[in-house]
Amino acid sequence: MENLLATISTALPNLNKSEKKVAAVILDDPEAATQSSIATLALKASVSEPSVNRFCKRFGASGFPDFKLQLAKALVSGVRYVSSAVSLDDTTDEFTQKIFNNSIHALSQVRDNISAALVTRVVDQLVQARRIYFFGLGTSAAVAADAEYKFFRFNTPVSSHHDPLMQRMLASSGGVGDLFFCISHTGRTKSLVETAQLARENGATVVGMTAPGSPLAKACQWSIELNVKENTDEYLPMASRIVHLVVLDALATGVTLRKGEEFLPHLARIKDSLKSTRFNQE
Amino acid sequence: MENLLATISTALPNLNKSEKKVAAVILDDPEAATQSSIATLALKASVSEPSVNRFCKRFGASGFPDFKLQLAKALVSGVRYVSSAVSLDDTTDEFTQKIFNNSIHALSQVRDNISAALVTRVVDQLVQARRIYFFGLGTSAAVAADAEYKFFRFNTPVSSHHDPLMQRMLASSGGVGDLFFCISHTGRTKSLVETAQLARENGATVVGMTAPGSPLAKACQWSIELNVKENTDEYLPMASRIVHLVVLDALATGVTLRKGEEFLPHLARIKDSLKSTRFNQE
DNA sequence: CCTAAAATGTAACTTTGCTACATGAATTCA
DNA sequence: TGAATTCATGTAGCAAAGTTACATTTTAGG
Repeated sequence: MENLLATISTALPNLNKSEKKVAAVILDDPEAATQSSIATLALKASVSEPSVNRFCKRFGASGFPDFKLQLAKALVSGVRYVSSAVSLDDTTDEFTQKIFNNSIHALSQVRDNISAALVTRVVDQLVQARRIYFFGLGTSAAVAADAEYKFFRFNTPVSSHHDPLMQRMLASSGGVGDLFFCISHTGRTKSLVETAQLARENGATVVGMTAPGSPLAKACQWSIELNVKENTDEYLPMASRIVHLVVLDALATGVTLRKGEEFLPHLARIKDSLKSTRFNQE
Repeated sequence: MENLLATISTALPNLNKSEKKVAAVILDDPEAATQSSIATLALKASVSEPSVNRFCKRFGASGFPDFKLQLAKALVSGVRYVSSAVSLDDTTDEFTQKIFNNSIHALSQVRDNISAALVTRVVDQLVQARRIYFFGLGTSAAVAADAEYKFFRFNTPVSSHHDPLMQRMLASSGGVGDLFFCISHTGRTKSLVETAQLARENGATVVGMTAPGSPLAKACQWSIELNVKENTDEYLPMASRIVHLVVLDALATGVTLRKGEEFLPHLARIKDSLKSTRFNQE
């Protein structure tokens, strides 16, 4: 279910004359619309009340009050995401808000679409693996490094690599029981795709986190396919990296929970080991 | 303005008998409440309609419909964040949602509280710097590495370091024109605090991204102080790392915008340079 | 136990939104 | 081109929802 305001904007050209008027008034000031009565809104749009009512029903509401409710919801989750592309004449506050909104929006999208069943299955693989390798290049190298950091706390040997040659060597020497976790936003990085294929030919488990339908996704046994829209061409892929990190958080959490309660003291011990490196809390 | 549901929960003990009944019904199923009429709700709570009305006004609404509107909004932004701590008996779907919500929530908090003025000032420093170092340890090392990746695209020399000795050496050899960007969630890592002090004594610019009022924050000239609540003791600091990354995104964007339009082709060129490493888009 | 204030309910009234129907515009086909 | 049909829009009345003023009940203090 997309954002109501966006839906209205999209449908705008296909609307009747009076419906267009209503849409215009609502899009102009949605906040005000949520607080108007149907009579007020009809007056503002110079249409009759039933026209407004019909408009509401057209967009899936049961009536005007229900429509206002949906609109209010859309305003909270949605209005901030409108026109999120950073432009050169943005003020600091504007672009900062946009950057945050992009990430928040991307996370919401993935949260609402990620398959729990797939997460469970990948967690299964991670738990069963004898050894885990995280592979990524470019920005995804940092994600892979982060994953290593997260997973080393379990007893399974884990490492991350961002050197294509190293990746290839490891993939060719791997086999059953090894898990190769390949991270790529585009899923089109040649060397990584080839590495994934290589690992799979050797009988290793290959998991990908990448774009839907991409060559990398096809090369993997399990692939977490994320459709993150980057609305910035000039700058770096930012949203996808954040999403990757959070998905890995979810996977690490899944593994932790699978290991069960008796594993928690182990984690606490690791945490305690850092104490002496810190200033005390006052 | 806090979340309406939280406000009601908090006020619960101070309410009248009938108001308590109303509150109970609403808290029990807020979603249903947004769709009920005042009569239905009054019936469910076994109170009279005006009691419900009074309840609404008590919580700042102009009347029942307005209250429903606010409730609907609160549901979007709020209800998902309730009880976000992962527990051992969570299903995959539950903990996945929670993990995402934690990050989303943390980002929203920071988005609403970050000072644009401070961002501007830090961007100023980054633009002016002759050389930039990103320092982090542990999880923050990955953040620092990511920052290096983002900032190397500008013409300023930049590097990231996660070795405390290396950090110390660089800090002691740095001076005016060098910018040391220190990242630490807790702000209590001894070696990093000392490194920051050292760099500052030598006349370098020292920027921190850390917890408010922490030793590191005090040691830095400029500090981006982020109060991210980690609601997980056993697992890793996740939310803060995500927030750090997004703040760095914002800073990098700020630098890009400051460099202005003539800088965009440069970024495009970097992007193009990756083309040959990829499979073509079909 | 009585009084005053607070809390709650009752009933009348106002506003709101909806439905059925009528009118007007537009489109199609002879 | 003009009649017929369909679609779009408005009018009016009605039903429901919400609000206000007031009455009754409950509670607390003396």
